[in-house]
Amino acid sequence: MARPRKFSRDRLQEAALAIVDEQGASALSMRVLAARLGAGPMTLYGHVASREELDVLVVEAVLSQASWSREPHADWRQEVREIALASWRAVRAHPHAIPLILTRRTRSPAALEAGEALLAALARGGLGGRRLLHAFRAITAFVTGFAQAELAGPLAANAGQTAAETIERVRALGDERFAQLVALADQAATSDPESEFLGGLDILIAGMAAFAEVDRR
Amino acid sequence: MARPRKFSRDRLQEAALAIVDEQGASALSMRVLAARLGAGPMTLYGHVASREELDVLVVEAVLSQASWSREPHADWRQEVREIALASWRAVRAHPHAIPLILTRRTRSPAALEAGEALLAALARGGLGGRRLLHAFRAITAFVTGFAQAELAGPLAANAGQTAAETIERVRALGDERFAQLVALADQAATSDPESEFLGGLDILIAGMAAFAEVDRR
DNA sequence: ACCTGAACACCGTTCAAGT
DNA sequence: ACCTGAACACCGTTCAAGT
Repeated sequence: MARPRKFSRDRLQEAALAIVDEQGASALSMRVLAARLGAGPMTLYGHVASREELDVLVVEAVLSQASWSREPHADWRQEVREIALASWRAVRAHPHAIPLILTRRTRSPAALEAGEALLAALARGGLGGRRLLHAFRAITAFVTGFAQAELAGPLAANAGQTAAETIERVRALGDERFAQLVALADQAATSDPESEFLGGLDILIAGMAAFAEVDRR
Repeated sequence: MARPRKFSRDRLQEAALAIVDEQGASALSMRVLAARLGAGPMTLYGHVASREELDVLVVEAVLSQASWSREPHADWRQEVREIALASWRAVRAHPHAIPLILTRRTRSPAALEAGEALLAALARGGLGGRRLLHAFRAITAFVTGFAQAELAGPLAANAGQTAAETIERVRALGDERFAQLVALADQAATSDPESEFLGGLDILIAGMAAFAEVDRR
């Protein structure tokens, strides 16, 4: 880790994300990135301490792209929806980066800002103490878990297709044992990721609102 | 992929999981696994088509260890809790395998069984159609996302410690901007993962119960 | 039929040398 | 002070040969 010259750290970060977007997470290597920047492999160690840091930079780049209206909304529910949706959309915009995001704990400023805003909205909804902790953990887990479900294919524009395949696989295992899953696959065939995300989120919000009311008494 | 002899596929799967448990996910390689089985690296291709399949076997091994009481429970809420908790506990029992679990979509029999049981419980709770789809996706996302949060350290027996570190890091960024996060870290310092898991799950269940009632009318 | 060593094209990183 | 090629110890997999 010395002082750089040939290219900036930002340029390195940008190039790393570009490689992941274009060729997938496994295509990112010190040698490939260096070549893209027109440098020898060892030059990267002027900006970065190890290979691992490349992945961290990519994750930061993706999460920093989450954007939502910063001013407090009249309805705390709507604000929670907007913040969660903004994070999820940022992740979905870079499907090849999802494995990297999932395998790291992020403490980047962008992630902290989203957390702080989410907590503020929940607090205005009447949650506090243990309940606030549980609500916060539940929403962040939900967003992360939904991103994980995206792993199969990059952005299933053909949600019907994918669901159809799932139906087939499940049917092959015998209708009897997995009857519920087969029925669910039919339901999913006419659905789409974003409405499922919002539908699931509304279940969480309804639960939080119910507890907030109980706690208030 | 030919017909095996020297050792069974089960033995290979067992050894792969052992390496991951003992030395971490990145220690698993064709060469290391083969050595552990007392064979040349190429011998593994008799049981497995590629390196990737090793990871799949490890994930299957972990998820197949989820166990819950199979007979339908009187209270559907309690049944949902038991199934979700069983999956989460199986994952937590193998912290080094978590990155592998997160970066793959699993369709192993064990995972399908858990899904089917979960759906059956939710259906008995009065959920159907779109609402059932959203509830199912929400719970599975929640469980996955909670497993992701475990990535930091293997099973934080020292939950207080970890939380204290987080407080420090957040404080270093300035109390003003991240006041809510600092307060949350204090709250988390006296909490533990399992009660947070159950607390978050209860928010989801409360939301589902509320919607089930609305839908019934 | 089953197993495997040598070889190939990669990888991250150390080290010593170039400017 | 900054950059980098050669070298080392790895990796997954092809291929041809061993029994």
